[in-house]
Amino acid sequence: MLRQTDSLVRAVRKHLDLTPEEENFLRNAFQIQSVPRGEVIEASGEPTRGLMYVTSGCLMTYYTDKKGDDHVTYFATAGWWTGDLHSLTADEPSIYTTRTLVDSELLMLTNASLNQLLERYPRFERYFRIIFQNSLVSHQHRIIQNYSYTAQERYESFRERFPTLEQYVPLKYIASYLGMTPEFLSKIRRRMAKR
Amino acid sequence: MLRQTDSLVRAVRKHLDLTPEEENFLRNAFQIQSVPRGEVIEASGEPTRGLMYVTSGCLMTYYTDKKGDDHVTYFATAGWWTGDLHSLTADEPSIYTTRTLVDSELLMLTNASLNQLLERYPRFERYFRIIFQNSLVSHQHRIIQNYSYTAQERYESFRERFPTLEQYVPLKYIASYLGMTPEFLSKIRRRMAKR
DNA sequence: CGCGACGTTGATTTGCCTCAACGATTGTGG
DNA sequence: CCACAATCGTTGAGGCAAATCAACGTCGCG
Repeated sequence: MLRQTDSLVRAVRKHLDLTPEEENFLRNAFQIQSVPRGEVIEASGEPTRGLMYVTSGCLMTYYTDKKGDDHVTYFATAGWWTGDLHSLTADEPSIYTTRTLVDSELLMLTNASLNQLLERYPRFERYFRIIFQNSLVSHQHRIIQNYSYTAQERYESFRERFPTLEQYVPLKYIASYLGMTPEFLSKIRRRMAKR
Repeated sequence: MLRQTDSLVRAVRKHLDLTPEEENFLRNAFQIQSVPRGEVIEASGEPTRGLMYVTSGCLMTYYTDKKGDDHVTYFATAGWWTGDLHSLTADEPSIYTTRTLVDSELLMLTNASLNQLLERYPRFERYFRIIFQNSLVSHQHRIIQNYSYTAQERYESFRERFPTLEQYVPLKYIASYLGMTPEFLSKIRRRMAKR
């Protein structure tokens, strides 16, 4: 029988051997959520519920600044984690909003469940250490890109890295993720199409 | 007797209780290095040796792009970790260079030692999980700042966050870290001094 | 002393933003 | 099933923040 948590268990197994007991506890630590397209999963201003593992669909999280402008910080497709680590760590209201871009399914790991999981089976520390380490690498990569790439180079790099995303993510969100206006992205696209 | 590794042990103890055996192993996992001002510790193009924990002084790591321009990505003062996680993880040559800004002392944890430490005492996974998690939060913070702040706001935020750094780090490196030219930072400073 | 690194200043340029208008597509209610 | 509104991508004109280029004063140091 196929279960929602299969994808997650496979992902964890890449870094960790699991005993049947550990696997079972892991599977039950999550709440399964089906969210239709366009819905808000977590709103800024409220405390985060926990970490989210996407099993299907696509999520987007964005930050709203003082002027009220939104800035997309992250897309999460199947197999990716997302969530507001700051809110989770500091126990403060979240500054991000997370929404679905298409119908999606995800596994919600609440803060309480996460702590319980780590306390009961400390071996999972290793899994999250690796996840965070990898995420850190890509965040560093993104920062140096923002410094040394032009807007066009950032767009080209995005297309290489996420070739499928452009098909169903509105361009204005991609522009926001890349730190430019939709208008300017449009002009880049025209320029690129002309050859 | 005071030892170089004391600062590190205290830092680890904030998140983890250590048995005498664990503490002893930890202390011996590092190589102690004293590096005079201006010296390169790790050069880009070479494989990373490992993670570095700064016990005194100040380190700077920067990335050299295709055009040959340097971009400072990180300053590390006493109590901070630094190193090229990408190179460490993927076992590829480093793309960063790390140098001392003043006479410094640091603890070098080679990749081999790190793996040995984690294998022998898996409880240290937790420590690095927390370190990486915190680092991830500040990287995310930095990315949204780059999106929504003007150059002046970034400089003001930098001064709040690292009030002491400006005293001994040349302004051109701070400008680079903030993603602007030294000339423009100079103009910002003049503007700010005029009130 | 003289050289090199650093911070500053001014003139000019430019990459990207802002604002406004306009088709094309999507979705929705009558 | 059509009319209409809303959303989205595009285009153009004009503007601004920050980069570029060049010159100059200052300081530490061999």
